Amino acid sequence: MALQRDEVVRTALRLLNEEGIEGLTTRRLARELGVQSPALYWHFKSKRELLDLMAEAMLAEALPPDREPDPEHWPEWIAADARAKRNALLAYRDGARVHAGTLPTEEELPAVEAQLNALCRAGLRPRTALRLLLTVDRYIMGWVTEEQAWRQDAADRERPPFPDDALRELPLLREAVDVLRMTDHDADFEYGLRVMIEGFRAEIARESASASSASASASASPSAPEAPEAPEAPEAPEVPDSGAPGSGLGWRHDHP
Amino acid sequence: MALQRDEVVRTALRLLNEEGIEGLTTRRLARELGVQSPALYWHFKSKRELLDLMAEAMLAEALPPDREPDPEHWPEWIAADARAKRNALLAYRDGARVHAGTLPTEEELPAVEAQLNALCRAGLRPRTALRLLLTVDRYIMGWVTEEQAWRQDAADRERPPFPDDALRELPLLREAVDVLRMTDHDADFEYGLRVMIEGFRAEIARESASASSASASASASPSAPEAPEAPEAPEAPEVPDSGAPGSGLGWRHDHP
DNA sequence: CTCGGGAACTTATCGGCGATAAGGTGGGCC
DNA sequence: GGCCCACCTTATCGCCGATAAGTTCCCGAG
Repeated sequence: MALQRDEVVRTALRLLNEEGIEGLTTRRLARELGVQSPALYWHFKSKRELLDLMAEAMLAEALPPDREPDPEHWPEWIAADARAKRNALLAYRDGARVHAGTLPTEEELPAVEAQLNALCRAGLRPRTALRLLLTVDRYIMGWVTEEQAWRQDAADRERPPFPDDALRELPLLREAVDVLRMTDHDADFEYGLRVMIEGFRAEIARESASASSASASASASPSAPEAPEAPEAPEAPEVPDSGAPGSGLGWRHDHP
Repeated sequence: MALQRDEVVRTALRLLNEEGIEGLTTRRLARELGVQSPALYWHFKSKRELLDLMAEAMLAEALPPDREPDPEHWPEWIAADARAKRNALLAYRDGARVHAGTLPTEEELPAVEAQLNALCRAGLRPRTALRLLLTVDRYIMGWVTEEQAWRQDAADRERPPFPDDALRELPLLREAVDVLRMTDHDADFEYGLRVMIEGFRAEIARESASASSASASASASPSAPEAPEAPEAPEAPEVPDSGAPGSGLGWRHDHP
């Protein structure tokens, strides 16, 4: 029996865990499969394609596609999905870096649609709902990326970072030293997640309120765009920039 | 005059913008400096050290160290700092990837202490305050990482992702298509930031309330740990896991 | 039963990478 | 005048992702 794409991906994931992303080379992977390295290019057009499939497989293990989010309990499933995704990324060394920059596949889109549906029933517009999902997703990615980098060089770090005498003049940091040194990733992640969901709650309250006041025109049926061209809604108060701090550097992006 | 570390870093940052992180090699950088590549190893012990200094320089440009956050207007400076950091990362191609996994230097710690101080005056405990700062930081990192990856392969992408016919059966996603396709990074980032700060507001309200009710014992002086061994405070309600969705996969982390 | 074709792999090789070793060179200071 | 050392060069190592071209072997059409 010849090699199967699937077997290659599974072996690659195992190798990722044993060697880290630096040690995951085509030669090493080929050796693991009892094969010469160019053989891999029969199955994948590039290493990038292999990494994409690895990322997909990582998440598929953790997020079964057949769940139906309940509009009544959106904080629960948002939190549960967030934890599941974090765990999926944590389950493999450098998992976040492998997943970073990956696009959702078309098979994952229906699950997103279902989540949007639940959030819209909870009172949000689709745009807003998707933005919230993106927000928590970015938080997870940023979190786990840093967490894994930390764990990684915590392994080969002789002295702990932020030694006590560096904090001598910094009493508040000293008091929060276990957060600074990240001694409990789980709890710290959970805290940010909870606060975030708290913000979602306020947002849903605001938006469903303004929606119900505006919905004198038409009832329900949130999936059908009713006035697609209208300047849709109250975009809510922005947090103003405190003109203060030092550089007033503006909105410029130096590269396109 | 011989080469200066500082000149190398500046040249490396320019080269980063022109070629991207893949094109930032020691040989290419050396050529740019009119020098042979091993010469760089006189100034830096490894490429990693150079990247660390680049990350530090990137942020130093954007966040002047001498700002004094105002406890009364914490949402403003949190938002302003978040925007400034995002802009700093966006100002260089792959800026987020260069910065990822970097530790704060000791020179940056006093600025964090000042922020903690302001947040504590606003009613938070140091641990909580630092956790909030970490939360928004992780959001920024995750956001800009994805944003730059997106911009990057948007450049060499022939067909746009998520073509219309992939969304035919997904009306809510179709309605939110410009968020899905990330046509306005600024606005979408700003939205998540605002919602996050909304959550911070709720958290501060809760914690300062419970603190004032508990402060019958001792007054003010929040920087002095008063009962450092006591089970410090009401950790606030967790968002429970909706036992529902598919896999009950727990807390395991497969790698140490 | 043969034989053509293609899937699946090998061998050989390319250009480039980060890094190290060892040797040169020139300017400042005793 | 001579030495030292900051700073750079040349040579080389072992590895990387990727491509080109050739080999093997099975399977189905005739």
